[in-house]
Amino acid sequence: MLPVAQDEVITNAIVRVARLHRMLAGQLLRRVGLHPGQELVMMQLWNGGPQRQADLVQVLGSDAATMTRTIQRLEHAGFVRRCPCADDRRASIVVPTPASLALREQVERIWAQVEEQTVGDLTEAERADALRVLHRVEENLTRAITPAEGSGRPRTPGPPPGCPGAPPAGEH
Amino acid sequence: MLPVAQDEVITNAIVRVARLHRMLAGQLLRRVGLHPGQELVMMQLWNGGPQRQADLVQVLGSDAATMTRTIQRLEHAGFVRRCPCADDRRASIVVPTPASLALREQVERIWAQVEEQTVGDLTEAERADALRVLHRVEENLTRAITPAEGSGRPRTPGPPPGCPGAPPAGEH
DNA sequence: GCGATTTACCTGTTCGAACAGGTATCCCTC
DNA sequence: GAGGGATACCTGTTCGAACAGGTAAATCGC
Repeated sequence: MLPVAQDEVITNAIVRVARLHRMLAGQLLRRVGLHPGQELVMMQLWNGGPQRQADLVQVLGSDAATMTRTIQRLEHAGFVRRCPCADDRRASIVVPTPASLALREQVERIWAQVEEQTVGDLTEAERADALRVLHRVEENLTRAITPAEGSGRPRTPGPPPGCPGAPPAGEH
Repeated sequence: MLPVAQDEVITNAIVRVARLHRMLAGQLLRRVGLHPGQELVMMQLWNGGPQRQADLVQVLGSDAATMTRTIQRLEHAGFVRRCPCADDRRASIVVPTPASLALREQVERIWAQVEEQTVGDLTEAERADALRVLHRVEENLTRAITPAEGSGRPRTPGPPPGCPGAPPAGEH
């Protein structure tokens, strides 16, 4: 009869929801030939235009090594192109190809679908509640991962991923 | 001025929270020599006792191939032992080693710590809210992934992961 | 201008996630 | 008891995530 919900802890719920969510997105993305994670890169490119790999790493909170290979695969798949940066010969600019524009529409539809399935039958109030709670948890976790402001090398500095979802995606 | 929160969608929040959560757990688990995912197997073994790989696959909602290699690595690390099943010569029973008992304490402390950091400054009511919302989303996602009850081969049938967290872990 | 440091990218490696395919074993039916 | 199918496990593969290390280039200090 503790005031605590007897079933479980938030940690478990997060793990399960994350799994299901990733699974759902992965299923849908596979149909258009993308692996989970690649769509985030493409959406960043579509929204932000051509940019350096280092920028993508920072915005997406990813790893330089992971980004290198992800870009290589997207390049091989024909969705991006790389051209040397004029200002900085170390850098290469990643450019979404015209061929990727067909993908964009599909990916945006998939993300809308994932959101719809996730929200499901939640009322507007419940949905706002969910967002509020998730943000609180996100803040908590961000603080936990950056314990002493530089002692733990958080890898994902302040702005966690960037994520797609393109707000209401009013422009298309 | 729509009634919708203008910042974003639930999908994005879930992705970020999941990342941070996994990152936090991964950081802590690395200190005791475990990779994310291995702790779930160990906790299932500690709680449920020796069991077959197939049982672990079902309870954890994992993959038989992934489980094979995870068990191999845990065996190599000295945390589990495998002995042939007497009843079924196809099966092998996975047994947590006595050496793994020292790990158990550490892993349970880590999970408690993750939960504490995740909950953070949420009040009890907010925490209950979070759980309720996460369960709703989980239900939505489960329904989305199992669209026609057998057409999509959901891979994770009904009971998603099992997750550790050992309620209050009253016995130790 | 020269050397040290930082930055940008690449490669190698380990590990989980997921899929395909293979083998041994069990079980049910004929 | 001899198929046929299901089950349990293993292996090979691709991919993202993360870490370590390595090269080239830009930048800063002198």
